Amino acid sequence: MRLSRSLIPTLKETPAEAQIASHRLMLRAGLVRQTSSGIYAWLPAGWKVLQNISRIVSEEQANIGAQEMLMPTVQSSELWKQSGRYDAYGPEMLRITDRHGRELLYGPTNEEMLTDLVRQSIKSYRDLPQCLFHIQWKFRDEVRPRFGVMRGREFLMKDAYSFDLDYEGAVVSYRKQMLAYMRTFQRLGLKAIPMVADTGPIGGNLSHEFIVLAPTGESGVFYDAAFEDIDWEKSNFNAHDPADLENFFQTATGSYAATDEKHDEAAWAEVPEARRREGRGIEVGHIFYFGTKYSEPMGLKVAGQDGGQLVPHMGSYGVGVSRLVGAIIEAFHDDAGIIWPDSVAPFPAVIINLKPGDAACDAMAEQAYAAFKGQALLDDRDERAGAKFADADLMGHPWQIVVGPRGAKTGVVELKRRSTGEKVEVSLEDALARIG
RNA sequence: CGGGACGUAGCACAGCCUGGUAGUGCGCCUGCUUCGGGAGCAGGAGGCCGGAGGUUCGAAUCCUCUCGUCCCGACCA
Repeated sequence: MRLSRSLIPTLKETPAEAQIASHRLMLRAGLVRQTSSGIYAWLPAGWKVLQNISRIVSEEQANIGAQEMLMPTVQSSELWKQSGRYDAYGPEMLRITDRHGRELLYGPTNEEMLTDLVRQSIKSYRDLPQCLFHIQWKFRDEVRPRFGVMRGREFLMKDAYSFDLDYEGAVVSYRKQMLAYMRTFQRLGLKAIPMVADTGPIGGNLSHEFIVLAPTGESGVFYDAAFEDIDWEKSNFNAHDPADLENFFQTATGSYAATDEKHDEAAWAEVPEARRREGRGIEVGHIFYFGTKYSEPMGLKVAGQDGGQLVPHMGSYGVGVSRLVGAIIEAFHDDAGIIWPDSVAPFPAVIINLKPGDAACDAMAEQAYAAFKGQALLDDRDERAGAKFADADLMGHPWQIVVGPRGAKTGVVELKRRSTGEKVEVSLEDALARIG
């Protein structure tokens, strides 16, 4: 994209409503604009980030065999009455009435809908297990939206649902999702720790929250430093090998980790003092096993091997995709602005033409821009150098390729790595090669 | 849902107490100078002061209602 032709409205000053770093920076970097309390429009650069995150989430879901689909945002109240949640969900559910007086709702989640879709088509144990997911906008009428996109009312969520024959199968599905989550957060550049969460009436230990460490996080966290030593990139767990999956689960949940609500002083005292870590964190994912909570009341049954009827065991698995944008910025920013991890950056690089109109600069900048096949951002604005540098740092592009009149003559650009601040003068070819 | 604030130009704010017809900085437009870390000078555009009633000769300012937004707390991806 050419910045001169783009709607990426950066701000020098911080809008008054933004209290935390990510909210401030998302507004200042021109990623989003608020349209109502807790509801945001995603401007071009912000939308690219959201898509990049979605793609990674989606790929890791596919890696464990989950199938992507898309369910509607608007749902009928009928199914929710079957599950008993139409009343139970309360005022957080946005209820709508259509012109015929039918009760509709803007979906806060999709257990009922998918259970219905599955019961229509799945009749035999041979068809299980199944795991399906979609990435779709949700609406929860939060009492108090805040922190920008981190606690919005409308938000983008990946929600997956597993259907297994029995508890043992459901546990396997659960662990696969956990593995997919660890890989997903890893690829996003985040250090996310699974922490035991409340399971509600179902009991057991099959609910985990995934907490990203960030100093501005909402919950306090306590964890054993042993977790930090796990090299997820090298540990190549195979989701489809039972022993591997078991090994993974023990690795991921084997050491102490809890949010302040579930913190257990007795267990904490057993962690060697040198390994105790305290901090703050943001919940970016939550996974549940809930047995037959929906399959039972909604009448999802399959024929078993012996001809009898079985009620499938289910689980659901959520990732707050739009919240992740905020969480990533909370984890990666400095005084000058955002520092995007390469995997989610809206543009892999910005090419800063310091002197638009100068033949040599224009030629070199265009050459660099062409090398990215339109994926990079070209700052071709007629602005002063300082403004361009400041905006580039603010927007957080992983790489800055600076084309100036000095270097344009000798075929040299300045290549800056946003994360380290390191600058080198190299040929354009070298710069492109380093960016890869 | 309890508690507390605030709505004045694209952004940040002053003016309100003590009514007299709207201002500052940044941003935006034009010109000249400048030009590798948010330039200087000169000129200019942009606001029915959130909305509706009321009081008054006169309301951004006082009163009532209303809509919107934010903050603290309890709840959630």
